[in-house]
Amino acid sequence: MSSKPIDPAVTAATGEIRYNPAEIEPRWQERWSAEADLYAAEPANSGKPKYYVLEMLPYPSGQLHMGHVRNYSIGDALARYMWMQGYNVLHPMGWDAFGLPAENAAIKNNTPPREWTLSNIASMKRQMSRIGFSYDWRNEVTTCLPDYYRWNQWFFIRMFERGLAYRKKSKVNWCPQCATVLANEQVINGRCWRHEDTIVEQRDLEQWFLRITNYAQELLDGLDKLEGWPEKVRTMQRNWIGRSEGAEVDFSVEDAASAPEDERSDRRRGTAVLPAIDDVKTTGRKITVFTTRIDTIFGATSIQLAPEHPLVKEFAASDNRLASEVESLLDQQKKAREAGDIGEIEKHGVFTGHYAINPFNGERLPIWVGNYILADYGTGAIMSVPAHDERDYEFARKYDLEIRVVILPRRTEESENSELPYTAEDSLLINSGEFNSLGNQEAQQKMAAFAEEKGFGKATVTFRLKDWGVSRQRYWGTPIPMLYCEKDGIVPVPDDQLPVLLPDNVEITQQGGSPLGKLPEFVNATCPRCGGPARRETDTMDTFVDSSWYFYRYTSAKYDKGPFDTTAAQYWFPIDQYIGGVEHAILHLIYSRFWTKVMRDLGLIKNNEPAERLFTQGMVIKNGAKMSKSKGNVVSPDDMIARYGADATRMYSLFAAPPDRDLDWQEDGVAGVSRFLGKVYRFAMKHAETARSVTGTDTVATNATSQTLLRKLHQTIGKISEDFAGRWHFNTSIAAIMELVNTFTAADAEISDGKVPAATVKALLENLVLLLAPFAPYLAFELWEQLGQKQNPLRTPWPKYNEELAREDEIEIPVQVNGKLRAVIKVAAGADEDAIRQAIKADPKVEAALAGKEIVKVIVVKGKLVNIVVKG
RNA sequence: GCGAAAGUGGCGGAAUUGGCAGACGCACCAGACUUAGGAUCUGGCGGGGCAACCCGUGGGGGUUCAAGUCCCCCCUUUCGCACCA
Repeated sequence: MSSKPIDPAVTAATGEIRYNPAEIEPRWQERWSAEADLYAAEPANSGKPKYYVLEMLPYPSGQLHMGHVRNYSIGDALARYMWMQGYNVLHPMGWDAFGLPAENAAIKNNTPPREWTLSNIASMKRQMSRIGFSYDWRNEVTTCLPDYYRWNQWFFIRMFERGLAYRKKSKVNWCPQCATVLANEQVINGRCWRHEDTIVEQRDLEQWFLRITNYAQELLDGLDKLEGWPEKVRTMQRNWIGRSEGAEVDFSVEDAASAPEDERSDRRRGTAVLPAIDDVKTTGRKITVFTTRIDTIFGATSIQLAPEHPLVKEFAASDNRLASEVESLLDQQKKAREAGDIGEIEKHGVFTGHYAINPFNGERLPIWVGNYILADYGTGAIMSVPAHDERDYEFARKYDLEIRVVILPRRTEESENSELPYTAEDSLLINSGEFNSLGNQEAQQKMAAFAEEKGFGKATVTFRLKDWGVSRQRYWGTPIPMLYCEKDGIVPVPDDQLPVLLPDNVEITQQGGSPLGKLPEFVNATCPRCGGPARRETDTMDTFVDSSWYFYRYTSAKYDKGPFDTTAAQYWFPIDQYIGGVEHAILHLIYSRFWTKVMRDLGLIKNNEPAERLFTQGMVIKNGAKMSKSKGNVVSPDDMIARYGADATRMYSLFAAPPDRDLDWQEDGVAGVSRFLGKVYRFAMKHAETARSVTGTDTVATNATSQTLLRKLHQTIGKISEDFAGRWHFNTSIAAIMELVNTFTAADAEISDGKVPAATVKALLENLVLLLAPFAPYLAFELWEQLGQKQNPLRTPWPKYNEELAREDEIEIPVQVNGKLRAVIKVAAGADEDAIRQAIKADPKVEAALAGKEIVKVIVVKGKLVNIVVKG
């Protein structure tokens, strides 16, 4: 930053000053690129307080879209502001570079995924530089490169060693479009998160899982302490984790042969609860049900099994009619799930012909199969209590099952209103043997304890959260570093053989399973234990693994002795401010929290949570819809920059709406911001010479004009500082700068006439430029230099708010009569009530409004308003 | 169905604690400079009267000297959850 000010914007012929971002911005971009350390974070021992501001890293599609521009403009403004506040700021950027689009592009264009991805990264990086984001590129992270993904593998092995990564065969979500498995978190209403129109199928496959459920309770508890996170995100995560407290109770299954003959009719219909018989024989099999309402167990009148419950298969094996009915129940359930309205499914069921024994009272309950019972929640089996559960009630009414009341409202006057099903928590037990007249809370505890004591049940907690399935039958991802040896079984690749490199010469198709499986030289390996032949795992990892810890790598991206330098990470963490879209509220943000806890338990870090504060910005929409190719309403950042400049584009993205709300893109608005920047530029350039003519600044108001200008300046400084510290309503920050500039230009003639001292002009201009620096960096750097400054404006302290200078000495007070505005009077700023009353009396408008009326009351709100209450 | 957020001019949006509704910007209108410039400057811009005044923040009611803001009921939109036992 040392070349002398040039002034190409003043045309020699006319003397007209013209704002030309197309000239200014590329010139500065070049200078910034040449200064590698311009935005570099300082080491831990710099003595400054640290501030880690992070924006969610993009997938390198090749094109930055407006959502990115908005996200990064928010983070960039914050980073710049914090620099000026004297913080040591870490503001990094990277690339979430593995993933399916690269494979699709490879098939379409016959380009290797690696090449396609790296060239996309290069062009997006160019775009980011063109917009002028203040990233510390020394710590760039690209997840598809071996120096990054080897640590995915390293983490995977650490998790395997601790039992946190395991392999099992299970029902998994399969997206036929992606031709791979999806995690539960990637299935939205039965559809793929990437392909809204594609229904996810269920397949039985051997898969690797990460035991996120080990941390379910901690992930839930931690949410209470994440006060810097939006309540909405915390609620979504709470729902996703879905903790519910209850009990498991074992019902033993009665031996079919032991039922007396005379029960045949009931048996066929399955509608009767039968009394205990002394010599009932049970088969030794049992059905474990999960219930949150063990207090209502005496009201159970049937057992309901999920169609996929193992016992159902057993029953159906010898009963063709049952088998076919179960088949159709399962089908209904699947269809409802795929349609995304499992909640609206019409309940159907079938009696199995078998009975189970209620361990609390020995009653024999018919065992049914219900299409509304889910195999993958709880135990896949419930006790049905029609009197006290809406779903069971509906089912029982339909199939004419017994409805038995076992709880009543605590207060008798409510009894009449307690229509069935009665589900209130605050109730008393009846018809429940020795537990009668207990309050239901107390009953839940006692009954669970009783079950445990007798060995047929226990209090338990169930989570909706399932383990994270991370295997993907795709090519472009981190190879899972595992070997299968006939002798030694599953063996991890030894650390000193990492990384397991992703081979380049792979033929990519969307069929036939993992592409890596077709490469014998990849698959065939040697077992590190026995030296015999071993088969290499050919699945790759879910790309959400990559993004679960990338922000730690930013603290030391070139480190090669571990995933990151723990000293650096411990200095920078937790992230002070994370910024991104709310669409990652569950997926990325829950995985990241999980990964952080695992890393803590590995002793790598000390923080329990990755980010102290989270901000979720709104979407960029146009004509009422999210920008998308299919809607044809995409606005390209490149176009905007070409037309109006990067400063105008990013500043508009902050000005058009508060950052947390959706933003409606209107190109005329960008033009408006560009005009405003032009106004700033012309004004500053016009008076730059005056500013350069003096060395020091002067902020003493020597006359009314200087006072007015300095006052407005300090009011603006106060307002913007508050916005950064608080609500982040940068739209009003920018509006305040516009007001400030309007005040300045209104005094243009007086400034030109020398009525404002040069040192004051200098102070006004310099402060204006500094206020603009977080929002319009190109213009700020340009003008800063034009004003004769040499140092980096970002290392210049943020303007200091001066309350004295900001204070108005005369204020306007609205005067209402009966709540209606009748006059506005001017009084001295500190005026007391008497002075205000005097001023009101003297005002002719007030007098007119009061004529002939009797004054009932006068309310004086000091410094704000006066209301005179009259009658007549 | 449950939960959350939102509803203010032609448009994007201001009004942080109840205190002048519409800051700032866009669009539009008029004028100035000039004249082919998508430039700049000045003024106007919620509705009705075109004056004094009246009406106006999704609708209806209430509290208050005073309500966009607080309370009750209702409507609409967006988002999240939804047989989770």
